[in-house]
Amino acid sequence: MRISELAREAGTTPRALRYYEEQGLLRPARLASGYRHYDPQAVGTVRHIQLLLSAGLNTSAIAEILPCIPDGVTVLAPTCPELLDALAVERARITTSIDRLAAARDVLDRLIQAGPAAGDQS
DNA sequence: ATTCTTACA
DNA sequence: TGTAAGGA
Repeated sequence: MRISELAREAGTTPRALRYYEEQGLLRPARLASGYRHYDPQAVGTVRHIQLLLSAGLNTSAIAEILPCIPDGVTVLAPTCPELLDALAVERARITTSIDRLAAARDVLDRLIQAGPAAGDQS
């Protein structure tokens, strides 16, 4: 598929996809026309990239992790042992981030006069 | 119509 | 990241 189709299916923009490529996150093939060509598995890859980016990982960290994620798998099973250390660091940072968000939510809860900070998924 | 690269009021 | 320019 070409860039616009991948963008649509993965919920992003061609601009972002070119940026990911520039950062070494994607290696699309090139058509004779010069247009980028992505295989269907790229949809899953892009979703992983977005998930990781939203979690605060930088592109270089994602570039290391990505090749450790098997095709089309939703749940990550095997990880590259050499990266466990770096992954633990990212995990800790995410935990810190979650705590920060929870603190912000508490402030809002008190402002909204809402009670339990635990039962609000609706 | 689409995509490509480069660049920035 | 958006967007414009200038080509293919």
